[in-house]
Amino acid sequence: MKYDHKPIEKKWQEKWEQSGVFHASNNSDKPKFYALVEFPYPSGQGLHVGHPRSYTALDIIARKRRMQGYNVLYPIGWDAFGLPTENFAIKNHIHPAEVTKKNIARFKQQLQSLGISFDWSLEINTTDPEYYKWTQWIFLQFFKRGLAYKKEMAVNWCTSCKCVLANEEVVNGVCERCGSEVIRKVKSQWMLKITEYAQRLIDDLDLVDYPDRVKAQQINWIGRSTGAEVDFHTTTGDKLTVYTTRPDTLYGATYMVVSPEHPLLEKWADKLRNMEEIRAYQAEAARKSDFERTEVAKEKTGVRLDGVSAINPVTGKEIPIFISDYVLVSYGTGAIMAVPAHDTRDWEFAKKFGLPIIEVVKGGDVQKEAFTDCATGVMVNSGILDGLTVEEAKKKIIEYLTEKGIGHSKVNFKLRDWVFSRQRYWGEPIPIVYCEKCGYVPLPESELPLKLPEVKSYEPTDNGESPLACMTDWVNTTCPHCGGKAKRETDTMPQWAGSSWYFLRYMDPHNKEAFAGKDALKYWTPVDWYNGGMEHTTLHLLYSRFWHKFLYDIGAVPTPEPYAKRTSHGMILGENGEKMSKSRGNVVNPDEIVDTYGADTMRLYEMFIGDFEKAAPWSSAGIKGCRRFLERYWNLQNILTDENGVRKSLEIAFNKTIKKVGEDIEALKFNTAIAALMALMNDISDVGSITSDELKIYSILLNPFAPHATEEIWETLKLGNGMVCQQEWPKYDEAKCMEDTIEIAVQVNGKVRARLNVAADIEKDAALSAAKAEEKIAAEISGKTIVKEIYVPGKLVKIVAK
RNA sequence: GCGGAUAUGGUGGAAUUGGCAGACACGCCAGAUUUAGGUUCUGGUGAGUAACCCUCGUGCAGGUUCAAGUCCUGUUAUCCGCACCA
Repeated sequence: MKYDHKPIEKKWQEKWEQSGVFHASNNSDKPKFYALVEFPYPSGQGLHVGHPRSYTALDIIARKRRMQGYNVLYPIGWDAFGLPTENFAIKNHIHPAEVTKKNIARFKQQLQSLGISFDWSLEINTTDPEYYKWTQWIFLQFFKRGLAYKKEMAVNWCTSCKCVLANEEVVNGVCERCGSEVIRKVKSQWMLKITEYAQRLIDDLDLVDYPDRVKAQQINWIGRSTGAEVDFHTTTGDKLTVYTTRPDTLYGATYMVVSPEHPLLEKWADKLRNMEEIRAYQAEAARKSDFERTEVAKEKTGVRLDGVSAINPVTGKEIPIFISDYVLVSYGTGAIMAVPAHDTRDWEFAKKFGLPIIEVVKGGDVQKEAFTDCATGVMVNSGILDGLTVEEAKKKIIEYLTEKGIGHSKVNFKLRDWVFSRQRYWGEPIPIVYCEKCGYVPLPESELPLKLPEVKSYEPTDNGESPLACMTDWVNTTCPHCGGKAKRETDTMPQWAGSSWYFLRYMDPHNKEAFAGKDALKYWTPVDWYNGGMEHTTLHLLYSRFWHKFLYDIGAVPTPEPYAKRTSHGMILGENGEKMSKSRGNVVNPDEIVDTYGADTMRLYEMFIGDFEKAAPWSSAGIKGCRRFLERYWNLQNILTDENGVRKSLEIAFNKTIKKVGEDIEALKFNTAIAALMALMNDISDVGSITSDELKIYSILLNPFAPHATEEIWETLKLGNGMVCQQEWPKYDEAKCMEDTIEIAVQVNGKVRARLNVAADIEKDAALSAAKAEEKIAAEISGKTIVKEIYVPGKLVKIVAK
């Protein structure tokens, strides 16, 4: 019989759905296992071949866990708010909800065709009011505890479209749509105080099992640094406070730099004789992003403040103040003391503007380049600090500054608070009203969800407000507090909001009283294994850890961390090795692959393509090898014998493979697990027949990778009761995983000169004498003195001779 | 620029703690079957070499070691993220 994937795959997908074999149980005696993949954004392009890589990987783990006796929760849903849907809606005058509905239907059909064992009864959708009711509820809890606040923040503003743009919509400083200039404009925005959790987000990484590179990236993103704040007096009498990680170099501070947005500049406007020049520079800086501004490679620019200068608090010298865009208003105090001798950026700036460079740490030639090494230098030209090491000097200067009341030690984080407002339609409305008398007032929880009203146009308004601002009926409301006139907040939440807590909703998605019931939360939290992309490490992963910690603090969830274990997959690139994208024309459509080769082949190939954690290019030639392998599996039914059990000739091969496949799956080494199954297939081919017991084991091992074909063979040949996915995962005998005799290499002076067949458990002495008995080896070492003899058990014997 | 990662045959990749480089596939070559082609099966396939039991070989340059793809130093290239893309 020919392997015809189409009817088989359809049949089993229906059977699984009807039987509910993959449904999680909320009351079970079995141990629980919660497997999670990042839920997709249902884009108009449909499923991408990249999506199934992660879904198949955790599907394999979920299926294996079920066979190992776990009660598995493996859910899926839709992260459906977002800019592309909104832009499509604007362009085509369709309600974004309609667009979303259509896209979800397509995605769902595509995902189901892959035979992934999701529990579809738990499907969620972030744009469903029953879902975003709880996103809004969580926001209100933030607000009530002072962690949501309003702040003036710069946004990208297209001068022609007159609307706020996402960073992605700004390409090379101009608007993606109209090509006009984009500037940074200040708007009042809702913020979430993630910085309050900065330290805990670092510390609690000790509680979780994440790859080191993920932890390192989060730690660096949070960017904790220890330094000092120091007050400089200025000639206006105002105090100018700086943050520095190198307070030890204070004696070398020969000028100061403030960011172009620094508030003191406005205060000093009438004292500054070159205000026009300063204004021009500010306007210039407003055009650039922080990213462009901090680029070191570019030429430093700046303007000296004419009319105001500062006094170095330890040397008493008057020093100039500049504005320059390499100083960011968002980090530290928005002002720095510049020590050109020991900071590269300051050094470049000083060279350009001819400022004095004073060496305060000995060890380099500061006229040639900045000397930034903290480990070896000794303080010089530094009054009370002379002769100390950098570390000692840091301590002493902070003590001195604290005593004098002009400075203190300070921990700073690069992490900034989360800008939580979007001037867009397609997002969760922020459930706050503004009352002239009472200020910002939260909506009562009983009024949630605050639904998105129907609007005529989804385009942001001319003044940069969300389209909701035009809905005067909706905007004008009464204050829940005093009953007076009030206006609703018209900004919406960012897409990150809904995805910050979605894994909690899966536990109890139909609950009307809470985001999830206490029992369900207690049973399922935390997620046991969460797989996603590296690109989500610093935003989504950090945001959701932050939300979870907050929910933990208010007693709403039982654990301090949401995810016990995190792993990440590499991207699937186009056949040309570049990122798959429509514009590059290298997109592979999963529907075509499933149609031509079948879901099992697709799954197998995506797992075999390479190291799961690394990027790998798609190969339309490579996929054929996987199809061929499945056909060989299918044809095993033609060589079935009447013999029983696992035969002696295949016993070791089977035991080894059971061990390897099990271990490799756990280690995400799917490619080598499949290689092991292929090697076992070759062994079976060599034997020329297979017993039903052998085929049983083989089918169970292969089932997580190729669920449809294995179920069909199982049923056709009546290999056992129930479905393959309900069988017990096979066990192996450690003693039967190794051959009795093995081949080891014999090296003389690093070169392999012979190979020996020896007993697997041979001792060093026996191995060495066996080696020396070899003619070739004897010839190699004759007349030489043996310097060293090494035996690596099971691998090699080595003789070093002179 | 900052942070994180990667580099192995013609291709994708494999290689516990440093211990036989190239598992398993793809492709290619030869043969067999069938033959219209494809499929299937068998054998071969890192490079050099007439050939080997020889020599070279894991981005590049050094180093440590009996032994380095693996460890150390430097360097180059590529990829991911950089806060309103998801």
